[in-house]
Amino acid sequence: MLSKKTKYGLKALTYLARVEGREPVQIAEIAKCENISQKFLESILLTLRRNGLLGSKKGKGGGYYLIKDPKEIHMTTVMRVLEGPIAMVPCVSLNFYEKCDDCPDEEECSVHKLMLQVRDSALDVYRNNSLADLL
Amino acid sequence: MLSKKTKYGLKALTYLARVEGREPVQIAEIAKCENISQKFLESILLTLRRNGLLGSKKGKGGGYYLIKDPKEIHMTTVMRVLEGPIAMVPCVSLNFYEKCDDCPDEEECSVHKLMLQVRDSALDVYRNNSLADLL
DNA sequence: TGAAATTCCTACCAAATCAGTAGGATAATA
DNA sequence: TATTATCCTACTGATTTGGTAGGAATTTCA
Repeated sequence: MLSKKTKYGLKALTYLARVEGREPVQIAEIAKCENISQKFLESILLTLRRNGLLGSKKGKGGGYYLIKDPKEIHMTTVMRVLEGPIAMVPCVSLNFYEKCDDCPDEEECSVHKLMLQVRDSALDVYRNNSLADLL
Repeated sequence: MLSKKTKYGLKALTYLARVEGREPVQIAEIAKCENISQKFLESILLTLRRNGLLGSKKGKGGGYYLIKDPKEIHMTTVMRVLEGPIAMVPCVSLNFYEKCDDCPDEEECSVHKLMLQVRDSALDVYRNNSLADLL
């Protein structure tokens, strides 16, 4: 299952991408328009900013805004930041590889074989979609 | 993340597929060879049997066995039985569809758009892999 | 300068899910 | 009838999820 965090994060990014110019948009506005708990969204936007996907401005007229062109924001990045590893098992993860401690031989493992294909097909999708493609 | 349940279930199925003939294999043997907690595996094999993927025999010389040719056991089925829906959000699920209550228009939703592609690519992999393909 | 508006940050919390365990009932075999 | 195996229900501790609470820090504007 996709976490609410990722779902809401994606919706917020999309919302910001649709905004004219790069005017900061307040959390409250996004939360209201997308039916998201404001406090929860607050923490999500914070992690998006910390990971270089958003900029922010405090005080009156402040809010969050995209700091890159939507074409340059790839779903591989967004998914990794919000949802974590793309692979379903650590032993097929590119960025978070870890050996299974119960598995003597990766090459022989049926789970490994299957999940490698699943990872590749998911990566394919994420690599071929930028934020701009989802508008 | 793939659950341990699915991981162990897949390993057990693979183990049974490698066995000569269709002799019943005891839980204890599979658990030992695949480094799985026996009691946990017990419950997994039970659900595989209840869902028509395995047969069982009680008493001495009993155990679990495949009731179909590994070529006829598709990963779509196995994944749905063990892991649940293949889609990451209910609004793109074929077998467990549910509308998002926060989302006014599915066609406009970026999450929907992306997850539809992810589902299709995953389905593609699962449809193209039978148990036989993982040996 | 000070009030208002906004993000920033830490800590906490209830509910659900995960990964098992415990313990016995049931059935088949010898 | 003893043994061997699956069957079944219920429980449990740890982790994750989806938030909430409350205030600190910063910016703007009158």
